Amino acid sequence: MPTISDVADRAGVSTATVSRALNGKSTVDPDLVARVRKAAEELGYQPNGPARNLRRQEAAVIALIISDVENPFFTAIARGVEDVAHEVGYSVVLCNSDENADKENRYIDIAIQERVAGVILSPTGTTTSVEKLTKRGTAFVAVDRPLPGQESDVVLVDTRLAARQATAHLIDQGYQRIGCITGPSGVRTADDRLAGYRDALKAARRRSTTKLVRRTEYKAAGAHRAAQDLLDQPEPPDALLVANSAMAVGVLQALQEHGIRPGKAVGLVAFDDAPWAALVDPPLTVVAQPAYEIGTVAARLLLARIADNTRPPTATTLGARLIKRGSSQR
Amino acid sequence: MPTISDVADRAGVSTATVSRALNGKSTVDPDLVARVRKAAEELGYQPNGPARNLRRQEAAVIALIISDVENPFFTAIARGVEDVAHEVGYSVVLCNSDENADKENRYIDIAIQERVAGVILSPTGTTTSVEKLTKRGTAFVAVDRPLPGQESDVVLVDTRLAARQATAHLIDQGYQRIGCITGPSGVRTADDRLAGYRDALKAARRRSTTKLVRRTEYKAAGAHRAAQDLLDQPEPPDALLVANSAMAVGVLQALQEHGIRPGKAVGLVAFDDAPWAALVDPPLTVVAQPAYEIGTVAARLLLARIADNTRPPTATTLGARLIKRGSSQR
DNA sequence: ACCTTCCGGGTAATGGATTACCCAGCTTCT
DNA sequence: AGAAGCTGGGTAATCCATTACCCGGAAGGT
Repeated sequence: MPTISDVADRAGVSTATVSRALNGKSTVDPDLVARVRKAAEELGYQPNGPARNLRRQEAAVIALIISDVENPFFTAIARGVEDVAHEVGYSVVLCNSDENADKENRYIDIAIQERVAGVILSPTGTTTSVEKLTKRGTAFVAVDRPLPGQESDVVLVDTRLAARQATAHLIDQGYQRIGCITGPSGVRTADDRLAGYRDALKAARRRSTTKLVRRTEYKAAGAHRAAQDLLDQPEPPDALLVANSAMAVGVLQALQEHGIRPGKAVGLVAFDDAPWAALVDPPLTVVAQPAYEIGTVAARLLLARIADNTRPPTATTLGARLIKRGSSQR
Repeated sequence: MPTISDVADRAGVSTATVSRALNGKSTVDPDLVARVRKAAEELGYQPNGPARNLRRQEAAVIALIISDVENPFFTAIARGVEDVAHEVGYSVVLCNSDENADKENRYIDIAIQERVAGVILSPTGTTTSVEKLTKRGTAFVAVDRPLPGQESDVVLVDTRLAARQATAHLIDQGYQRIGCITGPSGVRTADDRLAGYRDALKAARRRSTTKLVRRTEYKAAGAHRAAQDLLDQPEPPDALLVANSAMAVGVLQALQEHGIRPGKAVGLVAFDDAPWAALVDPPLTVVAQPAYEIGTVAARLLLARIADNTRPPTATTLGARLIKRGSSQR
């Protein structure tokens, strides 16, 4: 594996000149630049990243720690981050914390060890892990969920309001016993969606009862069990607010198994406008979150913070959009 | 940011001992290990990754370059790779090449520069980019698609056979004018699925015509246009083989817009058992590929090659499974 | 013509962890 | 008791790119 000195020898210059020529930081005679380029090319020289990062004390890399690679919401965020990062020459590495605080912690340790320029993460809940980042002065931005008690840059969706509007829509449509299947307690989006659901019931002077609420992990399997459970009750719900698209899959399955067609019998609104949402029968009413935009905004915030870590933390809240389709029409 | 010497000072030992104590490579007095651990803990010491990797000439990291983060097939592979890698203490960084040879190239350069231990990739087609890996002696494994003319470890699905079986199933069901919407020419899986489709037609002594075949990028939008186009022909197809789940979305949309319910009028089989496939109406017949397993197998192959780069290349071909549902029943 | 300034480019220090090499001290064997 | 062997741990070399510092020569000023 050729090193910078090999290039220097071949070009007949010093290593300093090679470095300067290749990085273009300082002015170097165009002839020399050409010679260096040629030598590097011929040797197939690739700079040694660790050596460079060691010296520079920072790598042009952003770590993106998301809680579920299989969730289209998070992969859309990833696209947004990537697009912005690439524009300015940063690379993005994607880490999957799997909604697991240990894994998240592990990836944060790795990010610190590798001296990445910054971290974007959807925190699993515990605030402890990011304290390390704060202590080291590593720039970071939280997405989708805030960090309890932490002053940090954060990009959120007004998910409580969105849940409220979605529930209000179900009320408008005449559904009476509206239930809610949301994520685990402690996960902020799950709590907020539940809170928004309750806000709407309260505003409509409806009693809310825990009998119609289920909490489970943000996955199809959990939601499937929860929906089964709700539907098997003596007084089953006639509508459901479902907190993400993976859960919607589980709920739709359960309805299918009960021979219930969404819409008339059981109204349905789910979070996240999955690509297939309009294809099921009837088409699924959804709360579309601006995932890609979350990614771009977060990346820009992070870059700003990398440039200046003293700037005051910014909280950006983006709106969600209710897309009314057949599954919530009586 | 504390360094190893800070830890050494605090524990009253040399840096060599700290390194040995923390990495457990050589025997160190248990008392000293405890003292070192304590000192490291108190200082919040995190080893400097670049320095370590520089010295070790390799990072315990696997780069996984996939062609589409938003495709569940690839994210499932990612899970498989991750699970195996984590067991043995490797980290996985996910890179999204977006079916774009330039991006793939760029990520390969980065992987080389960062001296990752190995690379798993779904090649976009051009063989040139991986030559660099071969030249450097960086271990790598191709997944989903082979590398033309390259002897390398590779994990594939027998997608040609699967396409043939899927098409044969459509023939069995009595469909007459079976069409095919597949990926771009040059992408091996796309070519293979088309070849399998033709194999089946030939075996059934049907004439195959290019009028019923469309090629487009592996995305919903392209497939949507392709399906529109096919359906608007004077003699439209009465069945379609669709080469992945994103494309299936586009095709289902087009059918919806034409007011055609899949199944009776137009039989449908798509590759990839997406979570929603059973939820559309009628449920979608699919070719389920063992994506997670591809990931685990690829990771194990890569680890074996990292350990011994002289071992002969292995090609693993996994089978796919046709799941018959309503969309292919007359 | 001489002095100052500027600029391109070389020399060598630097970043931090790992590890080859060496040494001190203890065990064990003759 | 002396030699040989072993073991735990310290010293310093090493990995490689970047960059502070310095120097020689050219340009410009008086």
